[in-house]
Amino acid sequence: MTLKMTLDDQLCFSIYSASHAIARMYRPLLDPMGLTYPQYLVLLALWERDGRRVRELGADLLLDSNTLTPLLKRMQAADLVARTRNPEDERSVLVSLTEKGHALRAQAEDMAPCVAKAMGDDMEELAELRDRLHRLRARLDGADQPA
Amino acid sequence: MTLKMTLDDQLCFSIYSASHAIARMYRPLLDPMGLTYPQYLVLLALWERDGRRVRELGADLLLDSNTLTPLLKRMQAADLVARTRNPEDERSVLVSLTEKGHALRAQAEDMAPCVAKAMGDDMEELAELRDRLHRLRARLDGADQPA
DNA sequence: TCATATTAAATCGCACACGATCTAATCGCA
DNA sequence: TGCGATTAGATCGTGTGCGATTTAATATGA
Repeated sequence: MTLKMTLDDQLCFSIYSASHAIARMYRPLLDPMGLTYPQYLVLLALWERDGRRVRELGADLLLDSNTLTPLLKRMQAADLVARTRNPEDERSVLVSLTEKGHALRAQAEDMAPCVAKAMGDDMEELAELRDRLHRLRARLDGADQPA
Repeated sequence: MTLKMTLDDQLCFSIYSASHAIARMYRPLLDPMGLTYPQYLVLLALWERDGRRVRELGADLLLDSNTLTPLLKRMQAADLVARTRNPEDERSVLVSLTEKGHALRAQAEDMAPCVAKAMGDDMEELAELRDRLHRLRARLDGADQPA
């Protein structure tokens, strides 16, 4: 069994296009909250654990400061997060949720039925897909950085 | 079975991060060919069927002209494709492979072992994942555009 | 036939991603 | 103690994605 060199046969394209399709699906849901899709992912990470350093956020999201710094500055400008120098170590910056950032969580939870409807409501299938993708990413990251 | 509001539990994040991980994996392979990852996908589409209109390419890749036009212009500047007005309908532009664009196919095929190694060589698993993603994307696209 | 609607690309503006580089703070060790 | 190495963010440049608009060409119907 080999994958042919055609778009439809390539796993890489199925991930690429599914990823964009998901972002497109989320956009109209996030727009009313003034959020972009990556900003929503940052909030997911912060709702889980608040007051993180940029680097820790980046480890969760697999993003570096060159992406996160401008993104977080926009979120700061939108009053979603606060960025403060870490008194313990002035090199690092602590990112924490504002009232508004906290408050959006309830609204975000309301998206769930809509998201489930768009993706299909077979939660078993979606969880299975999530786990397979998780394993693939682990293999990809593990290959280059066996740390 | 529900997905919790945490990064790791969200299907959306597993796709997002896997998608970027794949692009990162391809980068060092494509760099020597002077290709970006989206440019490689365009070539995949053209190797399959050459001389397409921008709109047709966009239908395959799920991209609009606002993304494709600049991308194709860069590929034209790199002598990978030619862009010519369609004599049958001057509104449309035909995109066709140059010699160089054709020639890269052989080189691209040589990436396969490396890609398989990075993703894991369980082709059954990868094909299964591809099909599940394909079905998800079809559901997502079908929800908004039932055409 | 000719104005209007439709269609295909192109253009514009903004927000990611990311390689490469820079700056500032802390660490480590002679 | 003090200086080179390390570390954390920030900055810069390039290349996507995509909503919104514009331009040019073709189709359509009174």
